[in-house]
Amino acid sequence: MSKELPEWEKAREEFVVQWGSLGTQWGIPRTMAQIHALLMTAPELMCTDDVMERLEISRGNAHTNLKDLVGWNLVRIITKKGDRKEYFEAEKDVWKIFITISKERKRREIEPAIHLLRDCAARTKDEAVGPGKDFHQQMQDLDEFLSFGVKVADTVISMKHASALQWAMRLLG
Amino acid sequence: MSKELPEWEKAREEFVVQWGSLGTQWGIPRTMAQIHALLMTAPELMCTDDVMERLEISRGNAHTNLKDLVGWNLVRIITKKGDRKEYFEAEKDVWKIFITISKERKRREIEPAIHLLRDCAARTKDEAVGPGKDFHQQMQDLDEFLSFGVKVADTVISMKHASALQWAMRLLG
DNA sequence: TTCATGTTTCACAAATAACTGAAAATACTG
DNA sequence: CAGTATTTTCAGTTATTTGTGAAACATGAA
Repeated sequence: MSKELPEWEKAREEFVVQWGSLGTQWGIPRTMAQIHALLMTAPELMCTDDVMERLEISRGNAHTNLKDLVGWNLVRIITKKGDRKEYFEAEKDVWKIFITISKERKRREIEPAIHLLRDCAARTKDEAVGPGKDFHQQMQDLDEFLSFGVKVADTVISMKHASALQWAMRLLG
Repeated sequence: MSKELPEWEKAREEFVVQWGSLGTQWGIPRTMAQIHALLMTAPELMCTDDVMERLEISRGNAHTNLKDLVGWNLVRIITKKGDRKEYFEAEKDVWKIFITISKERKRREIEPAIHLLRDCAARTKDEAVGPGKDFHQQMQDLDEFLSFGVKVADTVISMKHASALQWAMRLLG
């Protein structure tokens, strides 16, 4: 019953599976990473049923994770005229993927951390000596570091791939 | 029975708890992040029992996560002479923390990914046309991007904080 | 060697996260 | 409007991760 896959499709299969487990190490749900891998290597648009079939997962699961990927701006929805199904397409340009992920992680993970640090720093700003002061200083140091990182990231994010490359080469050279 | 904590300790409490939940979003176990937060803001060395008491966790849990943090090189074990207990101390210098985490993530997360990509690229290197070729190209693009990222990271990792800062300022300026 | 102190391990329990399947909601078509 | 295709939601299940507590193991002092 199972069709014989061409060689590259076998490699793709491997890629999808493994990318999925790598994803979990990163804190990304396995299925989400798998779908992303699948779409990044898709020669054509895929619909929910294609994804379900390919990964042997339920409709609910496929749906949720596809929409999450759309929420991350890593996947877009495409509609064909005269066809009311939704099709999905992943961004394939590596630089764009990188920019997108950076933006999202900044928003979801770094900014809340900065908030927390500022709050803790503010609450202890009057500590003049000893452990209280050290704590305040530590919060401020962490805040400054992350805030500076955000600035750097914003600069990189706004760059074209070529400029970023050139800039990085200068660092390496 | 519970002692009244000084103001800065309340802020610290908040920091520990919140850093813990931020951690989970990153794929870091809550307790590990909490212990790290606790040690980063510890005025003095702490032993396993201190951590257990402070976070109200079991000995096994405290032990495992402390040792994991040591494995990440974010925490070191200190022994006092004439005292056979182990004490723990976290690196507090933000730049050093950053370097350490970068190194570890590179080793644990990026390098395995590069391996996979190379493997998939190698398996499809003879694909001359169509989807097979595109797949091969995609694997190579991803590999090149990550490999380049590793090079940049290695350079930054080997820099002193001051030089890195100066370099980044040039970018921003 | 025995006792006291501290560390490590691990089977089991609890908590959390992810997935399923089917029903409900939505949107188009004739 | 009724009929059909598709998307969305969600209560319940399953899988995975994390945490517990107690026993086993180590170490050194008396």
